[in-house]
Amino acid sequence: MPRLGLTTTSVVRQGAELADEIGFAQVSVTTLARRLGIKTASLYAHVRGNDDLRLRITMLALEEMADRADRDLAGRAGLEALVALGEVYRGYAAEHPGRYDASRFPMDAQSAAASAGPRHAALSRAVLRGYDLDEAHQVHAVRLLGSTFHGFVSLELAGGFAHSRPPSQESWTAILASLDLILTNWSDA
Amino acid sequence: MPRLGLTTTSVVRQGAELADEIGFAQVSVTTLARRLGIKTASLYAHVRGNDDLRLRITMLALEEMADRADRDLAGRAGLEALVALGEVYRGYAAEHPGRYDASRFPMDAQSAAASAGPRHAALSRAVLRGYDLDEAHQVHAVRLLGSTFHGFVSLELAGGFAHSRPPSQESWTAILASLDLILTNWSDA
DNA sequence: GTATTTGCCTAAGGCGCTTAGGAAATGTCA
DNA sequence: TGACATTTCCTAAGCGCCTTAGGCAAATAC
Repeated sequence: MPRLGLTTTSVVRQGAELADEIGFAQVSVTTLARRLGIKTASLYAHVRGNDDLRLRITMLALEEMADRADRDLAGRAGLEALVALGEVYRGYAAEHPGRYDASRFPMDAQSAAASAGPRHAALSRAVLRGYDLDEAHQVHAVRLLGSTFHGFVSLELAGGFAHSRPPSQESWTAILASLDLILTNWSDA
Repeated sequence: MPRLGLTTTSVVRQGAELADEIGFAQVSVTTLARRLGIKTASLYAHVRGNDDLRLRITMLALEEMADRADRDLAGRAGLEALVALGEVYRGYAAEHPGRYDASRFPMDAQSAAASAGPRHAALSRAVLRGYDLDEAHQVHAVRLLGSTFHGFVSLELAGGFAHSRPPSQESWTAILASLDLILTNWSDA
């Protein structure tokens, strides 16, 4: 038998690709083994099992999105930064729907803390530095951004806007403008 | 053997209760049969199988939320209606987390059209009648409401705000005020 | 009170997840 | 280079879940 030379890292990456193709919900040790051309049991040398595989894909997706955001937010502020951050999530979901779904998968507290989750919170706070919010309001604004971004992207990915006009891009632009308006005038609300 | 007198309706309702207790993801013909004290195969007299059971729970949840919204929106307009609609989703998710998860479950187009999904879109439009939006902007506002409500509730349900201060209620209030601000000044954005 | 329908059963096949243990390819070091 | 250790992938087997087929007995219809 020729060996493929798999490692935990490569197996998880292939799992992520598989998720993008068939959906994160369908990814398992069995479907991944089939794709890799090996027996299911052989995967247990690289991941602890089904849950471990899926958790690692979740972690990978969170890291990748945070990396992208770090890159795309550099040198931007205000509305420009807001648009860039939104585009990171929406663009990542469009390119990697399975991985995006994975990133929304519930984790235990232990894994959540070790994940790139905290980096994402920091990214939102970075965007908000371009607006004039006092400390007390900032948490709420972070939560507003998270809710709106993830809500929109989830709905779009699930096809919620697919069968209605106009195209979702227009709503996305309008929503970003709305968020900018809110953040600029937060104190009045 | 004493009969329980189950019907499709009662089985689905019990499935919904089970979802609230152990999570929608864990609901299956097997777990539901165990809870009902019957054999798994016996459930096939009432539902076509696992997928059918889960789809029916999804439909039930959407109907229940729409019914609640119909009731709670009666006689309200403007900010009051906005708050009431948000409270429907957030309150339903708090009382029935499993059912709320079910309501977010992807459906095929056929089922989606037959579900209470369209009623929910109508509910958002009803709330927007209290604001002065022209037709072209209305779609975007509907999508903004959907995104923000479901985004916030999903994050809250997944425990995203659980380990951070201040309590999510404060953010919720602030976010509703923000939405009201946006809707009131939509034309300026 | 018999006939029909219906609700729940047992039995059995197929498949996915997991563990145990074996064989062959690869890496290490004299 | 050759002996040994490690790693990768395998087969075998157990368990649990999903589903279908067919049987029996309780409820219902006439």
